[in-house]
Amino acid sequence: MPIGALAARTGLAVSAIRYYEAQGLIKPWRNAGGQRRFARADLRRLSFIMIAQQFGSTLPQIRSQLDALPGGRPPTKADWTRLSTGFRAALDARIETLTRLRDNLDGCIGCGCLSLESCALYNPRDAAAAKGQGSRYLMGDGPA
Amino acid sequence: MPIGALAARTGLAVSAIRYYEAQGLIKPWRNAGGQRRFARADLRRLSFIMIAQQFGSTLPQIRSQLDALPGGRPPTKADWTRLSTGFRAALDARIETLTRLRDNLDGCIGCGCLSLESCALYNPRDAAAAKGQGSRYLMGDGPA
DNA sequence: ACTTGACCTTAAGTTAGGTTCAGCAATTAC
DNA sequence: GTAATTGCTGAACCTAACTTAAGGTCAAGT
Repeated sequence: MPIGALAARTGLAVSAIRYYEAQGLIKPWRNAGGQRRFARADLRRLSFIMIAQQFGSTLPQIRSQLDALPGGRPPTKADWTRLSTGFRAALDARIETLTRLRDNLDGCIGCGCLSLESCALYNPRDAAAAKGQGSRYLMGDGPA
Repeated sequence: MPIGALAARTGLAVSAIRYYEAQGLIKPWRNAGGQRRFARADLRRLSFIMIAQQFGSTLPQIRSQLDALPGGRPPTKADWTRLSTGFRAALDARIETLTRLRDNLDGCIGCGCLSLESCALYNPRDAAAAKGQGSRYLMGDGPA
């Protein structure tokens, strides 16, 4: 399958597919004239890339996921299912984070007394807390 | 409040705050010497920016949200609550999308017969469908 | 055989969201 | 009053994920 057909079937731009190859996400072979030829399984690979990206993964992350697929033979359904399992765990975590964010939103935004420690809305890995500094008041001006 | 203090309290880099000003997200006044001075309410503004970014909003989107805040007076709790309501709606939509994605993941990844129309996993605005082309098979090689 | 459209490579450009640097002015601390 | 800190501007640089351009090749139809 030439690159144009793959592009048409996935909706990706030809340039994007070539870019993915450059990043090691996909490995077409070349015909006698040097043109890329893709396997049918690459459709699935690209779909996985698009879905994972939609979810927020970076290309290097996706690459390392795809590296778990077998090299020599076309991936089986079981291979893809294995891949999807890790993906699903990440999804679950993401959903939980967003749900917590949502549940705390109303109480948090309107409130003038939120400290970094107690604020469920914004607590990015707690860099400041680790520095041993005093509380920072993110959503307001400090405790009333 | 000078920019360094704001940076220390929010955890943002000074350069980032200046960048946000350049993007119109925050509007400090200047003192006699030309240095930026920020209102206490700007802490909250920046927090909102950080949270919205974490959620995936772009700066222009955040800007248009923040434009809903009053210009002349410091925003009240009611102003922030109004803002948070729209934000929450977007969050709800996002959570729903991700949940649907998760619920369809297992069946979808392993399956070889998914068409663009029926695939809940990947359906990006249906650009191809609008073109009247035949179905594209995203996760597989077409119907068995 | 010839033309047209699909493909090739390499390099540079693009957008988002910043950071870094140079050189200079203002503030703060003592 | 002077030194250290903090702040200023503008331009250059950075990464991710691509796209566009330029110049040339391959393949398919007639």
